[in-house]
Amino acid sequence: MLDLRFIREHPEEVRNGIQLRGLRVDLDRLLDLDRQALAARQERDDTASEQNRLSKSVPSLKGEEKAKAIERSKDLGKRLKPLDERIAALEAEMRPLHLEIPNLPDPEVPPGLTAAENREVRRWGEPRAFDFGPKDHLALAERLGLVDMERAAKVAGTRTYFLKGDLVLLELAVLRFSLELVASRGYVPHAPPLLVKREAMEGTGYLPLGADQAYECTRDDGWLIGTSEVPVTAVHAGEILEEAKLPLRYAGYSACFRREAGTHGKDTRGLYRVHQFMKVEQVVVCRHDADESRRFHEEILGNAEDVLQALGLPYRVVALCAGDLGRSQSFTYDIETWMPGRNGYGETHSASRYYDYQARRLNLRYRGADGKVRFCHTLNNTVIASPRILVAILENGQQEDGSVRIPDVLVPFVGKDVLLPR
RNA sequence: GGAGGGGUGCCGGAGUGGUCGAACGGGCCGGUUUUGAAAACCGGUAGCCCGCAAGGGCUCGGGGGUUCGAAUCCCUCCCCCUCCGCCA
Repeated sequence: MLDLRFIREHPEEVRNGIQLRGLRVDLDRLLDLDRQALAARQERDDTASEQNRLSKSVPSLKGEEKAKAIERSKDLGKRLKPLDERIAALEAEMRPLHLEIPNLPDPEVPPGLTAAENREVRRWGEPRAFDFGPKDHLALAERLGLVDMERAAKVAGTRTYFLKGDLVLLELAVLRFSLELVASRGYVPHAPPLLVKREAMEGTGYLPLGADQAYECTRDDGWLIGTSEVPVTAVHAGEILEEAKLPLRYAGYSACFRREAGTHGKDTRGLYRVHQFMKVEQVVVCRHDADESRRFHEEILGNAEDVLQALGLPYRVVALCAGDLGRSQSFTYDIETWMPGRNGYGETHSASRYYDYQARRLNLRYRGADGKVRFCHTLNNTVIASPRILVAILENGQQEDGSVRIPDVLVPFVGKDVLLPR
């Protein structure tokens, strides 16, 4: 979230950010409530101050004077209660509004409201020219006996899948390869809890807005994570870290769950858009320094690009325009990987910087060398997400006979270099 | 799931109704001393909110209550530890 004080003092800047994103948020209501809360708190503090002063004098007083002081203090105490209630009510009304205020888009964010206005930053690799009619990943995988979609639907409903046989090994391989790559660069692997508390979801910005995209376990007050960014960024929530320990480079490895509400009829075929998937994620927690944030943003973007290059998959990097940006993010690069079955690029990675937006929600801070406590900056990016990456591997690696060549770097993990019909 | 014990500052650990935001020890920072270091000694060392400041308010796991006054009493929730049962 944004600093309430900042919102109070720079309302037009905040309003402008909301407008760039094409959002509607009741900023004025928040500002009005804030004014009321501020006044109420002032009155409360003054009253409490007076009461504290009296209470402290009680032990040193006697007889008549003592009785009077206690009387007067009692009166003040009675005035305190309604004030506290009023403040609590105001804060309760403010909280959701405050949490809904989106992050300020970074100045380098391209203007625009829809994905069509995202800016392509660069391309790597040449989409393969087929001298036969390429199949999509589902056709390939079914023919190779590597998936069972119908029975997954029977057992688990829509947007689910069974991976089978060598495809399971291939998934493990690509996850393992990716995790090792970032681990070798100092990202400490974390296998996190998948079911987390509301605070972790709220702290990373996936609640309250976004509740319809996450699976809630109401009986146990828990939420299934849609990304390990949630638990891994929240690891140090509420802590004051030592500056010398920063930056933290963490890698999350987990299953991820998404309801995909509102996407009916979109990407319904195959393994592209599913309710459950595996992901290796990179998370960086660094100092409160915009330049540092930008540097780490390039670093985590580069790590993902290195993974795709090692896999030999063509991709492009796009900078999301203001309207396509998530509410919590200040700047996001997506990486889209070439998928012959779509005859186009499909999103496989998303690298974002938040500045202190998440850190504020998580109360994630550090003590600087000067002794001052500041909010950290946070960033994250996909390293690899499966099965979506399998879509690209299968489709790009296919051969005319329906077999699939496995990227060289994965061969040691799979134990073979080509997936053949059984 | 049953029985018991416990959650205090960076750490250890006092504190069971009154000037306690918190003794004492350790750590850390600064200073004195020293050729330098160690030791010793002196001082400092939580966060949040309002305020230009002075200052005020809030916080001793979270929330609520009793009281003129709560770290201290009561209720409730959470977490940790030990033992028993069950299970991977």
